[in-house]
Amino acid sequence: MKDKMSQNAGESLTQQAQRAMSRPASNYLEGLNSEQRDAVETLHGPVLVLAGAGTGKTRVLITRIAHILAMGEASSFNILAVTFTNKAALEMKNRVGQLVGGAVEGMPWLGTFHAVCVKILRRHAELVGLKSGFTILDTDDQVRLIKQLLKAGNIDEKRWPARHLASLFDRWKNKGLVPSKVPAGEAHSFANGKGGELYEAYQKRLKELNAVDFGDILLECLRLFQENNDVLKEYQSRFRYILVDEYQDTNVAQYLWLRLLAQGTSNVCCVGDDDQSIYGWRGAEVDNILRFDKDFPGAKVIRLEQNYRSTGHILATASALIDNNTERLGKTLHTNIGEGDKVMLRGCWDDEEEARNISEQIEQLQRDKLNLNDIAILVRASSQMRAIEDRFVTVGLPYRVIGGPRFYERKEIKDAIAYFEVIFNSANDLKFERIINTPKRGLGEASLRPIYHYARAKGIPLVDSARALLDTEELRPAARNSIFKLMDQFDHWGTMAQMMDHTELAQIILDESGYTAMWQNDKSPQAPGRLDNLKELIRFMEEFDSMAGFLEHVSLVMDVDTGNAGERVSLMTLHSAKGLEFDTVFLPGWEEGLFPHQRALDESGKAGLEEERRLAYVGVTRAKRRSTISFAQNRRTHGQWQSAAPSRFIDELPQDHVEVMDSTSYGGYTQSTQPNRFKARENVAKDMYSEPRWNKGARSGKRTVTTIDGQARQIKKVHKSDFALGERIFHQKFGYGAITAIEGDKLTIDFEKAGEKRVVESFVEKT
DNA sequence: GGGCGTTGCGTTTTT
DNA sequence: CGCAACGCCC
Repeated sequence: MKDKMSQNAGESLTQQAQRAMSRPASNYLEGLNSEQRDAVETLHGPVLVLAGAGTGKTRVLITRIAHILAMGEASSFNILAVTFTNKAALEMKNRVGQLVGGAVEGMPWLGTFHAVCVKILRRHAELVGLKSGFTILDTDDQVRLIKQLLKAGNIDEKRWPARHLASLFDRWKNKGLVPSKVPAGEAHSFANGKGGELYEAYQKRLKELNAVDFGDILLECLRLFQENNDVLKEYQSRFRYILVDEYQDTNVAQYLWLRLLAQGTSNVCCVGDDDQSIYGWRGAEVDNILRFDKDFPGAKVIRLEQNYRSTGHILATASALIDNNTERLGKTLHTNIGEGDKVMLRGCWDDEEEARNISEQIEQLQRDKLNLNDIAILVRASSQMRAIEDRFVTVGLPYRVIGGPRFYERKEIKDAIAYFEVIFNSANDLKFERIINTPKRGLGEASLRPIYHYARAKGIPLVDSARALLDTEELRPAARNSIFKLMDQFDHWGTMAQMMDHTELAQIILDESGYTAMWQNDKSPQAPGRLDNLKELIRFMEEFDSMAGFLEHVSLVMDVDTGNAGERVSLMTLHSAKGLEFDTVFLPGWEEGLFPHQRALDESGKAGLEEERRLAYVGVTRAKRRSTISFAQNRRTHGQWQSAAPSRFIDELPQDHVEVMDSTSYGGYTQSTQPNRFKARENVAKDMYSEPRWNKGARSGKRTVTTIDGQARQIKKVHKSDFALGERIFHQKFGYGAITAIEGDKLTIDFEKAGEKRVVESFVEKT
């Protein structure tokens, strides 16, 4: 995305900083506490800023940059500042810009690890066996390539799935291991000892395709530095100040990369929180942050412990929880916001009741005029979302799911981009394979075989091979005709590309290729959404000057900011909540097996448990003022009803800071229609909590008829419906259906796919 | 080559 | 139980 910030042309960031400094009102150090100030002002030597949740970590980072510039210590292009996500990088750019006066282009080396490494690699591509215009493969491309290798090696794809090998490669790359360095034992663990060979073959194939996968971006950049001392020296002297965000998330390759660069300057500042390390399962090494002072001798460790986010009880609860971890550096957070409300704890009969309780509590907050945007529900696993979503749909509570499949990961977006990519870079075989038969052109495996064969024999891209075979009888007449038409279209679009705007061209390609029509003819409930996404893609492309610029952006930035308007409750996993904050946070599903997740315990033992506990810590510390933890005794998983004990984390909660709630009433709000059958176990949580080991006290209440649904609390006022009985409608979640009953603004709909559901009118669209 | 039925699997996710 | 991926059959 282009930065559309206003800029003062011709003025360097440093000059702007100095100008900003000279204005007395804009003293950027104002308002920092003494530790933050220390972290900003200790410019020389290695610094580890242990920044607890909500202690102003990002502020320190950006102020430090401003300070370096203002002191005239270095120019903006001498500062390397790396983050993990594009979101974090963008936020830093914007905030540095604001603080210093607006120039974002002035920080050329502020970006994600990957963005920075790509930039470096493009300059020195030949040194690692690539050409500067190399393409970046996404996971699909990667798997497609590996499948080909497995087939070529006659390896049973059933027993040795390509995805598994892909993750193995990834793990090696995360550790900074090139094929020759992979320990023999590990290399042999796949396909009876073929793992190592396959890795080598895969890397070789990538070079032939002039491509890198995500792991390579770091690995090859690391190799570039290791094998070319002059290049390394150049960057060592360039980067006089190094800043790293979320250091607890770095993997081995990133650590090695940083350490090499840091040998040029000792001015390394890493910011992170060992208590928030929750990505161990994808290669992050908590150990990197735990042994920082050994890796960087003479390191100064600064603890930020003043929390500006949460009230006392919330912070005390989080602290007590995380205190059960042994592998941590240790911090004591404090707040001066006040004690606030206690953390609430509620035991529920099952996940439906849990969802119902959450929705009722939210409705009460709504009556108290709390904005829905300030409320979040954080779950351990997305399977928990179903019950909650169902409930919200029933009562008409607007919500948004954060995370899930990201924009660029959607099939239709990947397909569209593959078309553009093939037009602009015809040598991109993997993208060509993706769209050759999408939409269906009668070009299946059999038809394509000669094309592959010829391409491999001649060492040419698939497109060229296809074109060449048009002059022969190799292909079946139908296939030949089909390919002829497609190649003709490719030529046509290639010509158009010279003459028109890239967005216009994109539209034409999607229409003429039949791709748009494919989804228009698709009757699945997702199809209209996919067409919308394609429109959104075209709209988004307008922000770029050219197709080439757009494609480069897309390969690295896997997400796009979907401006979600309207007041909505946020629903997301604990993982995607890291870094966010909300006034009120619900934490459902604290049950043994789910949270901590059984699999984390089985696969990683104590380390796994501690990571789960950090996840709990992250969850609790998202709340500014109110937090409700809950657990259900029964939950439907894989279609089976299963009962579970409350999480051990609940035992670890500090009693003085937690208040046990009744399950079915909240804040004096008790529905008069509440059936009495619930009274019997209303105090489940309360009783258990007072028992010695209260998680042992899970009593086997008998299963009652479950639902008291929204019907009891229907809005009685007369409501004129815009819909008619029998009318066909579309619903975002359930797809198409026909209206079978209307009561006020509640509709009962017989969905084609999802069966009969009661939904609220505002969620339904006319077709 | 495409459609349909069967089988297997089921935590978290960024670049 | 629900979905996705694969394989078989038309």
